[in-house]
Amino acid sequence: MTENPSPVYPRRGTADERRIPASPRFPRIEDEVLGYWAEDGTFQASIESRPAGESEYVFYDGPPFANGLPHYGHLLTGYVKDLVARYQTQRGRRVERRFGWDTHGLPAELEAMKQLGMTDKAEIEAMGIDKFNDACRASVLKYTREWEEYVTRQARWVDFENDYKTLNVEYMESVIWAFKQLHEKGLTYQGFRVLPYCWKDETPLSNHELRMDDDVYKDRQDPSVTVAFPITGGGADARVGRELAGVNLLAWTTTPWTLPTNFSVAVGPEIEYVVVEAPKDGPLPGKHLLAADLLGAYAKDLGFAAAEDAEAAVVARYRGTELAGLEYQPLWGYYADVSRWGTQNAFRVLVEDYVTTTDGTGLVHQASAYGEEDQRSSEEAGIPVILSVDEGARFLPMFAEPLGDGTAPLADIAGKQVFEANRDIINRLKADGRLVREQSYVHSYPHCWRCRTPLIYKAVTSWYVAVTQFKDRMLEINEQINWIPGNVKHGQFGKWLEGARDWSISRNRYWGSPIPVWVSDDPAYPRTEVYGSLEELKEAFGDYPRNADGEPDLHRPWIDRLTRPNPDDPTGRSTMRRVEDVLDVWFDSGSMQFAQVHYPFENKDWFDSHHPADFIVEYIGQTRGWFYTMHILATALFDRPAFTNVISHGIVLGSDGQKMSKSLRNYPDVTEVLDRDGSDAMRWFLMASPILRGGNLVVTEEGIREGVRQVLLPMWNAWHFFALYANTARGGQGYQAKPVRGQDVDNPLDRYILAATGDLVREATAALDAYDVSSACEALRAYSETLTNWYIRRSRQRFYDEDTAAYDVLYTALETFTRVAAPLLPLISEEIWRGLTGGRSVHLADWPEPDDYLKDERAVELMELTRTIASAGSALRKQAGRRVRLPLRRMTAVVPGAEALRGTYQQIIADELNLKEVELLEAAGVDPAGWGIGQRLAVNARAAGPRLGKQVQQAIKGAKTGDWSVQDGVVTAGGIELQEGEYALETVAEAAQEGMELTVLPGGGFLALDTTVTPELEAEGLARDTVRAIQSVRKALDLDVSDRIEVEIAGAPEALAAAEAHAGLVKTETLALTLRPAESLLGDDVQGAEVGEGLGISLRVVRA
RNA sequence: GGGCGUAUAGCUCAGGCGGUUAGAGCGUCACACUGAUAAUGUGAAGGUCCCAGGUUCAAGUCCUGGUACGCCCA
Repeated sequence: MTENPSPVYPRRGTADERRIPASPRFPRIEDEVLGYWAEDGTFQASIESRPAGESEYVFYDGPPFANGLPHYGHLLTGYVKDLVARYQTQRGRRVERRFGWDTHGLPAELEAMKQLGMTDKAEIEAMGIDKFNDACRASVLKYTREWEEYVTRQARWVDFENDYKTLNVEYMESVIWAFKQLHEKGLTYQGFRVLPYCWKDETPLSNHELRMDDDVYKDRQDPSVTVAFPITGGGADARVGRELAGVNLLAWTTTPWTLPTNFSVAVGPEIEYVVVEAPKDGPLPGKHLLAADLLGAYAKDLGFAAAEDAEAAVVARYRGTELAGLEYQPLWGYYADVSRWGTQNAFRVLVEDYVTTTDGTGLVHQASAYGEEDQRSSEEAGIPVILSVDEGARFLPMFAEPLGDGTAPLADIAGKQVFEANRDIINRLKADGRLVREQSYVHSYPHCWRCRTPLIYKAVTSWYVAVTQFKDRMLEINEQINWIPGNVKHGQFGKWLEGARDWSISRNRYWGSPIPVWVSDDPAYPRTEVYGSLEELKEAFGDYPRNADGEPDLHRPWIDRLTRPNPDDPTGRSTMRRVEDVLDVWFDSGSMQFAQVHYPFENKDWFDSHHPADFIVEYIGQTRGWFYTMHILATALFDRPAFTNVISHGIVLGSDGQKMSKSLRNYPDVTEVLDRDGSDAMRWFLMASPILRGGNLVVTEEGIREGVRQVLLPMWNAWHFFALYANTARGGQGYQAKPVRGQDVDNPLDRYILAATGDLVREATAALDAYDVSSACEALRAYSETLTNWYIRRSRQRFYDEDTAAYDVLYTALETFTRVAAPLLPLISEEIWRGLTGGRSVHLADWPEPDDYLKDERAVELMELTRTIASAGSALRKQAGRRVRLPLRRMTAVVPGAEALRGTYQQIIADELNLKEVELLEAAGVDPAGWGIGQRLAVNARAAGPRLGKQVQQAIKGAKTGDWSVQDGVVTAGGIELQEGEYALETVAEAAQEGMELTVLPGGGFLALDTTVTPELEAEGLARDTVRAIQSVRKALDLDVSDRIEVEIAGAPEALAAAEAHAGLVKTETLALTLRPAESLLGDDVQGAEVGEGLGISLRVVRA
């Protein structure tokens, strides 16, 4: 081998021109490939080289939110997005990739408030909405540069130039268009929604604000009360109403302050309730109704001495469903005026699934304005939402006003904050004889994350999309979507759709797309207007909404400034004003499918033929987020899905299996990993993992290194090996390899690897077409193993011998491998592919066609059998305690179709196992018993069980203990005759002859290894040990592979004799010009070694 | 508090319709092999299949109850 000053390979390279390092630094190579792409414009070329139109592959970017730095979750989805797009491009599709920025919403506002040092909405109003929104805009675009760097470094190709931002006026125009469409279809309405509410800041909070800090939830002590409601009659079943008239419903609550607005009592449908007659001399004489399970807990309160006494006093039993519609006497008369309050359906028993018997009485007091369940169930029952407190959670003045009978039972609470009013209300209950029990109750209770005030739940007005109206259609359309993993379709997503509720889309905030609804400011002259475009606004208000720079802008406060006289008001005094709310940011995200192309104002034709998207990906939690809102809007607006294929992946966890946490530092730093192992290593680690099949993934450095070891290094080493020999061929001239199809190839190893290459293409294509990324990775991993640890290892000699057929085959294998690996290892594949072919980019190359490769199942099968025999033979050597360097006389392989292994396969086995002879015998012609191969009976319990019943256990026992026989073809085990199919006879190695080791092969047949060691074999073994010892010394001396040496050897006489007897072998193997025995060797340059069974030798090796 | 999900080797996870010796990868240990390779090969150790009942000839698998953890919603 001679160094070639101008080698053939790499033909093109980005890293370190003209040299292929044996130990590559992948991150450095990656950097250079990234630089090459930037310079070459490869990404643009990969899009432009594919035709537009029908063959476009439509991909939507997810909803990343840019006011934070990217993390592992983004990294993961980014890799999936990129690899699918690269794959489809190689398959000939044109894949436009626009980056999307989600910019609106509460997170942006909170970040801006933090930066401005604000804690509540009053401060925002004081500052001015325009200035506040400027701050929001700056905060959401703060990290765009970091994002770009991050995305570029992960080798993700995406268009930042032609991106979309939800804050652009075009985008927002499409959003209000969508709202108007929904409105015209009758799918929007205004209603109440119960939200956590901070009465100090006088603002509702979103549920997500409850998770703002860990200490939002704190234990709090509240009074819990049980109240008696006398039944007056009614009932879905009038008989029950009559029976129960006069009986007290005992209802429980932890919020006594909501009792003035008690409008219903809920019972659980399956819960058993009892009527119990309390002792006449007790605190609460009369009959009471409560859940049977909880009677004991109330026995004392009702005047019983013990639970058993209460049990004995039960006079009737009912199931919850029987109690539906029972009417009861309200606590106080404040809301008794039906014409004023609309309470004609109130003060009755409702049946609700959510009621349990873990606390209280099994009957729950409901106030429609102060609980989500309460509000929903009241709405279904036709009970209105009525607020009893003002913005500061103080009771309204009306409580001080006398009722029809001239009394004002709750006069004390008027103007009092709700928690302070609890005491007054409880005292009143006691005075009225309605209080059954009072108890303090410690529970985890949410507090305002800003001011630490305990929150209340309170109804606020909100706009809704009437999802329940078209829920069934959403379910039908879901059938057209291919979910990965498949169980999400009817599982998490399908179930979520089935339980879909109306979607609350308004937020009483500042930074978002506006709700394009204008209403009259005088209820006496009601009017509502909805606008769906800038032109409509201009027509109605005379101009576009314009910001400080005079640009059309749909943000607050500019849009709020559009007002006009109410045309329905003859007095001309009322004004049309926009409702203050902005849209939930999820409405923006769900609109990206059309808003990113400013549909329908632009790109109408394009959209009509390129929606739904072919593919999207996000984490599984988006079944309630992006996946859901996209699906709602696509169904409502277009009556079709928004996407046809979707991967919903699992969660990325820290190295300790917990959620990733910055403070715990329980995950490897992304930048560190990218700098040390590289992006391809990270990509491989994430893509090969179960996370894309819905599982969770623990991120560890070892896991990432594992990917480097499993594919990146083998791939690189194969390339390095190929180039090494191709460059030194023909006396240093080099050899340029050419692709082969393989039909005319006859070397079995060549046929094997070419056929395996075709199989790789087939498997990877099938996997990626099914979006089964981890299977594609597995196929690549298995192939790289075969290529390096079998094909190349077994073909080494042919490369030494300059067999150019082998060069061509390895070239073909590697070139194909890099094309298949390109989506999964885009950087390193690029470097190798360009080095091999001299082409512009592997990402511009077409995906390989499986039919271009040799198809030879027989060659694969025979080689697999060869590998099986080699590996079983290896185990035999271990069993016999015969090291591999010690040659053995013979191994006999008894297999079906043995003849086909003759020749190369036989040679490979002999070589692998260091055998003088491999004897092949046809299994059909050999009596296994003669070789000590016996049989074992296995009962097929599944087949025999149903027929034999209990006896099958006896037969199994017989088979296990050897109590079985075969006579005239009839198998009997444990005295039970078994029928055909109820048993299987398996071969098992039993008694090997002396000097023989036996093993049964997994696919049938067996091996017999002759373990006899003759002096000749022993000597050769020692000689080979000596070779190994000399090679170690060469390595230790850091000699070049082609350096010639001179060797002196001393030590055990048997070892010296063996070395001498096999001097030829020793010298050729070690490139030794001389091999001189010596009496003894001394000096610093002498190395000791051990050969055979503990024989010592000394060696002196010098360069010749 | 409600809904959904999970629980199998040290770790991550497979285990059709129930079938009798519960598997894989990684990790650990031993041995072998190695001049493209940061490797590789062979083997071993490692299990209360979360717990308690039940159904069945037979339960990791089905049923009931419980426990722990996760996600979503309150």
